[in-house]
Formats: sequence, structure tokens, C-alpha cells
Amino acid sequence: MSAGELRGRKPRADVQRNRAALLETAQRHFLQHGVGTSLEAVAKEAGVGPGTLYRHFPTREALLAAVLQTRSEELAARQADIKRLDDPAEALEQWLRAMEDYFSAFSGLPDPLMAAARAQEPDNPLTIPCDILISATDQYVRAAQLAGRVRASVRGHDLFLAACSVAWIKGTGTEEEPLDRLRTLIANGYSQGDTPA
Amino acid sequence: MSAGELRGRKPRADVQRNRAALLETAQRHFLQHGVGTSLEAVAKEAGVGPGTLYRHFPTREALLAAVLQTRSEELAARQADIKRLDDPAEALEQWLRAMEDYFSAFSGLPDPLMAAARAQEPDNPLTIPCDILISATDQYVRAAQLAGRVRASVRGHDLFLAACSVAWIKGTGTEEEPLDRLRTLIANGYSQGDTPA
DNA sequence: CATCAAAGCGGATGCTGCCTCCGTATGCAT
DNA sequence: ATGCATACGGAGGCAGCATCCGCTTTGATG
Repeated sequence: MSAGELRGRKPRADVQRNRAALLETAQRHFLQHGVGTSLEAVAKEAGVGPGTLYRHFPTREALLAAVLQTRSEELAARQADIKRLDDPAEALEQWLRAMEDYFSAFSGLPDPLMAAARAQEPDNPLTIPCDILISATDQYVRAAQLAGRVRASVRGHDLFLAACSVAWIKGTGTEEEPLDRLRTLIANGYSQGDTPA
Repeated sequence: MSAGELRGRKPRADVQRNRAALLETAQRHFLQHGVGTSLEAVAKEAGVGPGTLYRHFPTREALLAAVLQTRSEELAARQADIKRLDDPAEALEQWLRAMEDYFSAFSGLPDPLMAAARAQEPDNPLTIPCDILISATDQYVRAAQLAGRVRASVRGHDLFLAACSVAWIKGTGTEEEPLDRLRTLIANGYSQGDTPA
């Protein structure tokens, strides 16, 4: 009568069920097998045909972006915590770590992410999230620069790239220890006014 | 009689011709389409069947390693130049750049390279080159540390990872300018005693 | 030069995954 | 209950990987 007609005409029932099942299954497969996982397998396990999967998500990137939406909310939550910090340098560091975790949610994720960050094709559904993240990073960088904790030459985009790199290396299966050494190297690279040795 | 029996028994003629043709064609395809290029296409263009390709190079990595051999010689040549430098910090910087160029010879190369560097399966033909490069980097690092130009906490392996990262980003099609900013960031990260701002 | 066995060749083959198209089933409104 | 728009899903065409095996080529031998 009235409530259902919010927009256009009719949101069908099975559509939403299928979409939800696909997202749930896709997330599991991305987690277990990386972003290159077989979409056919995802469809089959979700109990739908390949056609249905491709109608809902025309490209692998579209599916990836939709699954990543969930993770984005986690990231937003973390950002809320970070914003409460007094120390802008500490905030920046934690933000970088949060981005890195986000980027390494699935093995192989950094590649399509970088592709989206570079190309200004607005049809790539991963482009928007990337732009947002770069802007956010820039905020943190500027705040830390005002406090004299970060070199003036550094930009948000630089640290976005750095976080992406670390996430990529993480995804190749490198141990945690060398990874931490690399993080330190990067932190030394952008910091100013402390960490003498 | 005697000359042909250098080792074992007989180096056949077509074997060498095919091998050479495969390497030449593979290099072109790797350059143009990245390391993920179709091996079938390589075989066809080299004028051999798929079977022949796989007999010569059982895996993609094997072919890659063989093609990379050529590049390794270029790298060695560059290393000779670098060793003549007086300034160890300058030497380190140039060496990192040389490695980076080596890593980004073909798009997508850093991935199998990292896989080889991590896994201690000696059957992966890319493992040995990686180990050599890490050791070499360590040499340059130590020399620069003795001169007080590089932080004591830095290791060769860290900068190997860093160079690999930059090469990876380069391979994703990023512009040269942000790339250079990242290099600067890394240089600031390992340097000591200069680059104040 | 003719012969022979070993060594190498290459294409046919089976498999997996991608993506599309369209006849059919399904859910919603009347 | 009926009609119709909407969505389903599987068959099918395509590309690439990797293997196997009957046949050719090659170099050695007399």
C-alpha cells in the first residue's frame, strides 16, 4: 500500500536473500583464498547460478567493493577511537595501522585497490573508498605537521601508498617481524623531532 | 669423438634453437603483458608446441628465472659501477635504485619474487637470485653504517622489502612523481646524519 | 652415405574458470 | 486467481593451463 513504495515500485524478496547469501559466501572465500578466488565456486556455494552472481555484481571489483563495505564500517569505528587521541602523531600512526589492516583484509586486495586509486574511471566501485581514505590520511598528516611531528614535505597520498605497500607485503606471507621493521623504517621516514637513533 | 663429449653425451641443435627462441619471445611477452602473460601464446609465437615450452621450463617461475638471467647480468654490470663510488650512502641509494629497476622489469614481477624470497623451497628457481640480492644489500647497508650514514637498526632485508614495494607500486601504473616521494620517504627512514627538513 | 636408437617435438586432450544469453520459474500487484 | 515484470540459473562459448604419447629429427656409428 504505502510503506513498500518508498522508491520506484517493489523490492523483491529473493533478490535480497540472494544478495545477502552471495556477500556472506564471497567474504568467506575472499578470506580463505584471496581476491582471486573462483566466482563460480562462490555462486555455487551460495546456492545460485553464475548468472545471478554476475547480475548482482557485474565485475569482481563490484563484489569486492560490496564485501568491503562491511569492513569499511569497522574502519569507521576505529577512526572514531583514533579521533579521541590527544597526540596527533600517535593518531596518525594508529590510522596508518588501521588502513593497513583494512588493505590486508584479503590476500591480493592491494592490487585492485591500487588500480582503483590510480585510474579515474568512476565506474570502478573501489575508486570512491580509495579517494576517501587518501583524504582522511591527509587530515591526519596535516594535524601532525601542525604539531611539528611530521616533516612538511609529507603528503597523505605518500602514506597511503606506504600503507598499501606494507599490506601488500603482508599478503605475500612475510613474517610479522620483518614487517614491523619496515613499519618502523617508514615511521622514521615521515617523523620529525623524535626517534633519534 | 671427443669435442662433443664435454659433458654426458650430446647437446642437440634444435634444443638450443628452441630454448633461445622461447627465451627471446618470452622476454618480449613479459615486457608487453607482464609476468601473467599467456604461455601458450609465447609457445605459439616462438614456433613450438606447448609441450616443448613446458619441457624446457616446467613452471612459469622457471621461465621467468631464465629470462631474468639476462637482466641479472645488467644488474651485475651496474653493480660494478656502483662499487667504484666513494660515498657509501650514495652507493646504497644507487644500489636500491638498481634493484628496483630490476624488480620492475616486468609488470607483476614482485609477487613471484616475494614468494620466492619467503619460501625456502629450493626448487623455486627464483629463490637463489633473491637470496643473493638480500646479501648484497646487506653489504651496502653495513658499509654505509660504518660511515655513520645509516641508522644502526636497519638491515639489508628491510631495504630489499622496501625496494620490492616500490617496484610493486610502479608496476601498478602509478605516476613517477608520487613514486619519487615514496623513495624520499624511505631514504629519510634509513638515513642518519643529514636531510634535515 | 645409410642406418639406427635415443632424444626431442608438438598437437590433441582434459580441465578449470570466466562471462553471456535466454527460456523458464518466481514473486508481487491487482 | 491471474498477469506480468522481474529475476533466476544453467548451458554454452571461450581462453589458458598442463600433460601425455605417437611421430619426427638428430647425431652417432659403421
